[in-house]
Amino acid sequence: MTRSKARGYHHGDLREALVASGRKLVEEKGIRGFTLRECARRAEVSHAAPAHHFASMDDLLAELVRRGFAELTASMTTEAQRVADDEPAARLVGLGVGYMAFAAANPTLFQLMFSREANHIEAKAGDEGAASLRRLLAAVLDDVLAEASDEDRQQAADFAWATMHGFITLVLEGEIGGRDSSKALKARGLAALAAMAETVMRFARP
Amino acid sequence: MTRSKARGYHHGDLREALVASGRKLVEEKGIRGFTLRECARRAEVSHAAPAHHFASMDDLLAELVRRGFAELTASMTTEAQRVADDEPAARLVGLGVGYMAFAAANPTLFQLMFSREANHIEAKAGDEGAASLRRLLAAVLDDVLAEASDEDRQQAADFAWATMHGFITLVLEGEIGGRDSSKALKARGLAALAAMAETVMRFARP
DNA sequence: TTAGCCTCTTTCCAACGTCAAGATTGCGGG
DNA sequence: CCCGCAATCTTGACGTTGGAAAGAGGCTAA
Repeated sequence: MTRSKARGYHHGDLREALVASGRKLVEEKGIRGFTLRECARRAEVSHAAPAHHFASMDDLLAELVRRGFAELTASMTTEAQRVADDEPAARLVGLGVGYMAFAAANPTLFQLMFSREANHIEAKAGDEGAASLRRLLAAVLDDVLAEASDEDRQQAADFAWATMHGFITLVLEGEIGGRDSSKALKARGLAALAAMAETVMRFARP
Repeated sequence: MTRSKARGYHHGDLREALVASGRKLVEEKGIRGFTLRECARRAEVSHAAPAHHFASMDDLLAELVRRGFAELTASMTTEAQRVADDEPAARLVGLGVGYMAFAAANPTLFQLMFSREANHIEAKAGDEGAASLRRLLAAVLDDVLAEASDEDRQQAADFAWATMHGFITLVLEGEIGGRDSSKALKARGLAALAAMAETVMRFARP
C-alpha cells in the first residue's frame, strides 16, 4: 500500500513512513549515526516535515523504543508458549530464547531500548515497555516458584533477567562468540539459559 | 600540577587535559551529548586543537574506552584479591563486585565500552581490553574448575560474565532496583553474584 | 642564533536539529 | 457546489557541530 509514486503535496502516511525509515536507519548507522534529516530524505520529504509528527528527534526515537518493547514482549510470549506447560524450566528458557531472538534481529534498536540515553530521551516510553516485560517474567516465576518467598522470587527475577540480558548483550557487542558460527552461538546461548533456569529452580527448595 | 593559569600559546599537556575533560563530559552529557568542541572548551583551548592529539572524536572516545578497560580489570583484580584464597567461589564473587563497582562509578563510560558504537568506533581498543578481562575470568575459572572440560569452562565463563554484566547493566538503566536504597541494591547484586557462583561451582562435578 | 617542527589559532565548509513563515492540499459547513 | 480553515508539507534561516586548510607562535637541536 505504499503510495510512493506520484504523491502530491501531502504524503498520506508520513508518520508510519518515518518510523519505518527510522528503524532501518538506526540499524544501519547506529545510534550516534542516526539523523532526522536522513530519515526525512528516505521518506522523500523535506527535512522539516517530521516536525509535524514528532516534536523532536528524541520523540521519534521514543516511538521506536516503544514499538521495540512491544515486539520484544511479543517475541518472548510466542517463544514461551511454544513449550509444553508441564515443564516449567523450559518456559523460562523459552522467554530467554524470545528475548535473545529479538535482540539478535534488532541489535541496535535493542541497545537503544536499554541505553542510558533512552532513560533521558523518553522517560516514559521505556518504563512502560520494561514494566510489561517485568510482569511477563514475574508471571512465569510466580508459577514456577509458587511456594518461595517474595524476596526469593525477586532475586530469581533479577537473576533470570540479568543472565539473558547479559549474555545477548555481550554477544551483540562481539565479546562472546566473536567468530563462532551462528549455530554454535545459539548452543552457547541455550547453555547459558539452561544454567540460568537450573539456578532459578533451586530457589524453589531452600 | 595544573598549569591552568596564564599558560602561553602552548598548553603543555593537552592530551591528558582532553582525556580528563572528555571523561567528565561523557558522564555529564551522555554518549550522544558528548561534543569535541565542548571538550576543547573545558580545556581552555580552541576547537581545532584536539585534532593534533586525536585524529577524530572517535579517536578520543577510543582512548577513554582503552583506559576504562584498564581500570575495570584493575578494579576486578583488586576486589578478587581482597578475598581469602581458600574460598574459590568468593574469588568469583569478588570479580563481580569489582566489575559492578567500576560500572556504578562510571556508568556512561561503562556503557560506551560495551556499546555497539564502540565496536565500530575503535575496532581495537575495546578488543584488547576485553581480552584481558576474559583472561582474568578464565584464570579464576581454570583454578576453580581445574578438572572440568574445556567446554564446561567456556560455558561457565559465558555464564559468569553474562550474569554480572547483565545485572549491573539493568541496574544502571534503572530496570532493576529503580527506587531501592544503595544498600539494598548492593544486597541484590551480591545475591545475584552468589547464585551465579554457586551455579558455576556445579560445573566442577557433573 | 637560527632553522625546523610541533602546537595551537583562525577561518571556512557541509551537515545537523530546530524554528518561523509561506505554499498546498483535503475536508466540512454554507 | 464552493469556500474557508486547519492540517500538512516546503522553504529558508539560525546556531552548533566535526573536520580541513592555512597561518601564527614557541620550543629545541644544530
